[in-house]
Amino acid sequence: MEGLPSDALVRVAAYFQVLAEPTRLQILNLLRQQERNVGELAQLCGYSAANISRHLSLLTQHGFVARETRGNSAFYRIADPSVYDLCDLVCGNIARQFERTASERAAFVAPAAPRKRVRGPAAR
Amino acid sequence: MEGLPSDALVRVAAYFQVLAEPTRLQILNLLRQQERNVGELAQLCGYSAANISRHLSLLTQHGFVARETRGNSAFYRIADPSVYDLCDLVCGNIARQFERTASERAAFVAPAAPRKRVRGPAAR
DNA sequence: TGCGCAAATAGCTAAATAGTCAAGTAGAAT
DNA sequence: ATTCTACTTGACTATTTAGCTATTTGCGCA
Repeated sequence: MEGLPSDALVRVAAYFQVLAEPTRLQILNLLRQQERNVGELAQLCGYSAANISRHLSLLTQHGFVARETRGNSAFYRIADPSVYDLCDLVCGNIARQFERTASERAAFVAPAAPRKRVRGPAAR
Repeated sequence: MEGLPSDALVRVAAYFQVLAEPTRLQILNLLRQQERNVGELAQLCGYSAANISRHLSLLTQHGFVARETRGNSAFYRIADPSVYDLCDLVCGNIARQFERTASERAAFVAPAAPRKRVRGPAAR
């Protein structure tokens, strides 16, 4: 993505935006195991069906999930499993951030010689 | 990320949120080549320094970039290059979406027998 | 000590959006 | 045909946030 034109950046940003919402991530997580209809997802997420339906609409528009009506329900399933690779990558990055933060904190709370504090907990 | 607790989802969503903005993506793109100070980035992006400074603050908080003051300028550089892997993955997914859309479109505009249109361009 | 520049912050506005409830729509079943 | 059920969509509210200008902060330098 070296020299992308600016509307490509807009598109990439929009892609990330879809994933930037806990409820939608939860939906994707639930669909990892099996397809589900709207009512099930709503109950599992703890939100109204209307709300979940909107989220599913967005996820469908962007090609993350696929819709199939059966009986008088609408079932949704994952359309592009590579989204999980993406999430795993992000989880790895976040975990590394935690490690970094932890070691920085450690440098303050136990700097080789305990006793005698330097200034207080990092201010800021 | 199978059975994440809900606050982990919130954290992942926040991570994606940082990337869900064209200006921030542009900044990351510019920093791919070399470190830059705020004024340079502002000029290259075409926004006020105040605006870019805010974006940089957010990127720093989330560990995407690192800040170093030199002279009386603040220079920023990439702190975690793995964000580019992420973007490349996303670009790949978007490209595949395009291909899919293109072939669907093709099924409408040239269905074996040219001549005679069916209805107009896919209606929507 | 004060001047001048770069960056960061405060305060504001406009736009986007996650959630709600209510109304609309479409298939299933009686 | 009517009714029931599930889903979708309209209309609204509250919250967030990207952008701006103006102000403040912090550093280098005379």
